[in-house]
This record gives sequence, C-alpha cells and structure tokens, in this order.
Amino acid sequence: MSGIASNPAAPPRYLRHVPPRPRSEAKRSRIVEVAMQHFAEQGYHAARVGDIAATLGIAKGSVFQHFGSKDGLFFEVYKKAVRSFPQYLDAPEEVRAAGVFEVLRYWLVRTEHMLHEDWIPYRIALLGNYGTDLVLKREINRFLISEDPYGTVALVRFGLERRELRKDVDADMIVSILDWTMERFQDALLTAELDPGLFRRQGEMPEKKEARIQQFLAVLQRAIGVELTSRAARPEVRADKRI
Amino acid sequence: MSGIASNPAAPPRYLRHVPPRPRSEAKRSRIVEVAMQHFAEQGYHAARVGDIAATLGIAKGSVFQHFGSKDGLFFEVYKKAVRSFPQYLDAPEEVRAAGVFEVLRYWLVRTEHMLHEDWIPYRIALLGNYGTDLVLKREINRFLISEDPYGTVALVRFGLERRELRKDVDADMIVSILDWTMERFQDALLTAELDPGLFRRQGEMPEKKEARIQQFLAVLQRAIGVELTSRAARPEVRADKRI
DNA sequence: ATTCTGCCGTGACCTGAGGTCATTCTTTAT
DNA sequence: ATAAAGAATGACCTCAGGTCACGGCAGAAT
Repeated sequence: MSGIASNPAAPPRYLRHVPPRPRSEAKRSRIVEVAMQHFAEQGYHAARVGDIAATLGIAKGSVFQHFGSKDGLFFEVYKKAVRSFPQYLDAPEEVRAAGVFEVLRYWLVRTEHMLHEDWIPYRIALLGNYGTDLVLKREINRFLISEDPYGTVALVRFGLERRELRKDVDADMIVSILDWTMERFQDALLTAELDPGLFRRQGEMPEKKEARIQQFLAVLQRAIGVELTSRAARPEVRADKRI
Repeated sequence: MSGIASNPAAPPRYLRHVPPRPRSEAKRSRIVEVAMQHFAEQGYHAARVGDIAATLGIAKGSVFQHFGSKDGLFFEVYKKAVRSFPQYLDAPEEVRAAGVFEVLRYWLVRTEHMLHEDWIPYRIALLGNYGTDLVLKREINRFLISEDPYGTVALVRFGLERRELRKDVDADMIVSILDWTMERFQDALLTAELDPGLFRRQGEMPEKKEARIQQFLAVLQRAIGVELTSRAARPEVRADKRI
C-alpha cells in the first residue's frame, strides 16, 4: 500500500502559499476571473498561464507571484465557480414546502437552463471533478467536504426533520449517495463527455429528459426516502407536508 | 453551447494513429506493461515517457512511434487495466445463485483484498476516471460504454431475468445507477483522495466497513430492486441461468 | 550468397510550457 | 520627504512531450 500515494515529497505549491501576504485582493480576483474564462474555454491543460497574463496585460510572473502555480490558480478558480452555485435550500419557498424531492427536481430541471445562461462555472466544476490531477482532486474533495457548497448536508438535515428521509440510514451515507448520483446525473445531462448513454441515444428530446428526471427521482426516493405505501399513505408522514 | 466543447480542430493523436501499421505486438505490450507501472506509481502527469523508455532500454522516440502520444499510451494502459478486472458475473456459482445483490456484496468485499494483491490496475482505473483530461475522459467513456468491461449490463439482464430488479425502471437507468454508485463507493473504500468522509472519519475499523457495505446494499436494493416483502427470497428462481 | 526493400528503432533536435528571481517600480507609514 | 515593504516585471531556466532524417537489419527476390 505504500507506493499507492503519489510522491510524498514536495508538498503542492498551492499549499505552501497558505498566507500569501495581503496582496491586492482586487487584482487577485481579476486574475481569477480571466483565468476562469480561459480554463472553461480551453480546458485545464490547453489553457496557458501566459495567455491569461497577456489578456490581463500583466506579466506572467505576476500570476505566479499571486498563486504559486497553475494548480494553485485553478484551485482558486474552482472554488470561486463552485461557490457561485446556488445551494439546494435556495429553492423558492413553495418548492421547499413541497419537500426534499421537489427541491431536487427543481434544481435538476433548472440546471440546464442555468447552464445556458452561464456555462462557465459549470465547465470549471467539471474540470475540477474529472480533468486535472489526482493530487488536486484530493484538495478539491477536502474543500467540498469542509464547505458543503451545494448545501447537501443542510438539505439532508431538512429532509430528516421533515421525516421525508430515512432515519435508519446514516446521514453521512445519504449525503454521499445524494452527492454522487446528483453529480453524475447532472453531468450526464449537461455534457456529452460523461453521458453513459442515458441522454445521448435519444435525440435531445426534452420530454424524454423530463421522464428521465422523473424516473431518477423515483429511484432516489425509494433509496433514501421513507416508505410511501401505495395504499393510503401514513398519516403521520403526510401531516407535515407543509413548512 | 458552441464554446463548451474543447477545441474542435486537431483530433487527438491517438485517434489519428488508428492503424499504426502492424508493428511488433510483443514490444507494444511490453511498453504498455512498464508504462502501467510508471503511471500507477507516479500518477499521470508525474510519469515521464522518457523514464518509461529508459526502463525498457529503448529510445523515447520509439514509444511515440508506437502510441503517438502520452495520451495514446495511457489510453492503452487504461484499457488493459480495466480489461484485467473480473466481471460481476464472474463471481462463484453459489454467489450468483444467491442473487444480484449478493454478487454486488461479494465484489465489494473482495475489492479491498484484490487491491492489496495487485493495486496497480486499480490505480490506473482511478487515474482514468479522475486524473487525466476531459478529452481523454470522453474516449474512456466511449470505451466503457462499448465494452462494458465490468459486465454491468449482463448483471442487470441477469437480475431482470431473476425478477430481482424492477422492470418499471429503464434498464439503462439501472445500469447507470449501478455504475455510478458502485464506482464511487469503491473509490471511497479504496482511496483517501475520493473519500467523502464515509470511511476516513472512522479509524479503519473493518466491522464498520462491513456495516457500510451492508447499508449501501440495502439502499441499492430499495432503489432498483423489486419490493421485498418481509418474507425471505423467493425460492422459485433457481440459478441455472448462465450468460 | 548477394542485393534489395521496407519496416523499425534511434537519438539528436525542437518547441513551448510552467516556473524562478534579481531588479525595479509603487504604495504606504512615519 | 524619505524609507521600508509590497507588488510587478521580464529575462531566464528547466525540462517534458513530440518530431524526423537517418541507419541498420530482417526477410524476399535474384
């Protein structure tokens, strides 16, 4: 097992730069903004730090002064992109009132529209999840766990309080399953790169998409939701359908 | 949507090299073997084509003659690694007889042991799934769809025939859900890079792991399995199904 | 046996990317 | 105003992937 971890010597640059001195925050965020554009358009590897600097009209060295390395720059870009996404519970009040699975549906349906409005952060998230490096991926995973940017933990707590989610499954497990499947399902919805054949085979038919979403949610609900017996639903569950 | 795909010009090298002339197949596979070792130990980016060639005692140029690019070499390595894995239905007869979910459990438990015996292909699969490039990832996804190396499709067919899996969910959807969750669950089991906190928080306690597997399978079964009434598994379906 | 022929390996070479750093410019504090 | 600290510069370096003209060598043809 010893050889499995990547080279333990030389910690990543973006970790050594923990307190990079309080440099001009404005410039930092300008760089991040332009870099996001470049990464999104070109992909991680094809994007050039030199180009980013040129676009900004600054020296390439400056970028490295600020972020230490290309990895470090991307990590900042990634964090910014992911933080710009809405959290699950940011859904409208009436959607929240309809319950956890309606919240999920709301975002699944919306995701595609939001993609068209502003696809850049989505592309960045995709790159972070699949297209960089395992070392960076570890950092990204840490970030996702510590910040819970999509608010999955909050959503699960919400669902547990409403008695919509099963209490006999560890909350950690529910969170993980939600994160895994929602991520993959959305990736499949959004990009051809990762579609396991769910949406590509059918010719972009929107109503089939709706059907897929419906089916997916039904599966999820059986998996982690409380039993809904087809005959006369339990009164105590039904009671809190509000709030 | 137009800008989202990566640069359409210049198709990847490993695609242009489709028929690279029938060069010595023996040498090709020797290269792939050594390259697999290097990629697994160093990671995709840190692995050097020059080192691989040096280890083999051949010129770096030869490697490029054979595979066109580092990407192309890795793709071959990835395919070999993934093909070396057992398929779901390769489980022992008595396990298959016990049904789909017992087959899944069997492999979940075994995976960890197999990892210790020979971790290299697992590491390669991990790199292919998360640690290279989106362009390559697309190719990898195509490969996974066309070859179904883990035999998920066969397993689902098996489960449908045995009436263990729901017929009211598209088979495609079941396959995808199985692939997604099994992959992520195994990744979390095997590596710290991708563990969403499911296994890391607890101090490597094997019986907790067992419990997690148990819970995970229960969730899966509710999600895609036929409703199980409180009585035990149906005896009428016996295991003479060979595929 | 000798020549011919075409595949294959070679390694010197190129390109261009990430990354460094001494120096210079700019801002801020006193 | 002056000094000290921070920020920007751009020439420079390293080194990795990738190219290619050439030479050798195996097998076929004579």
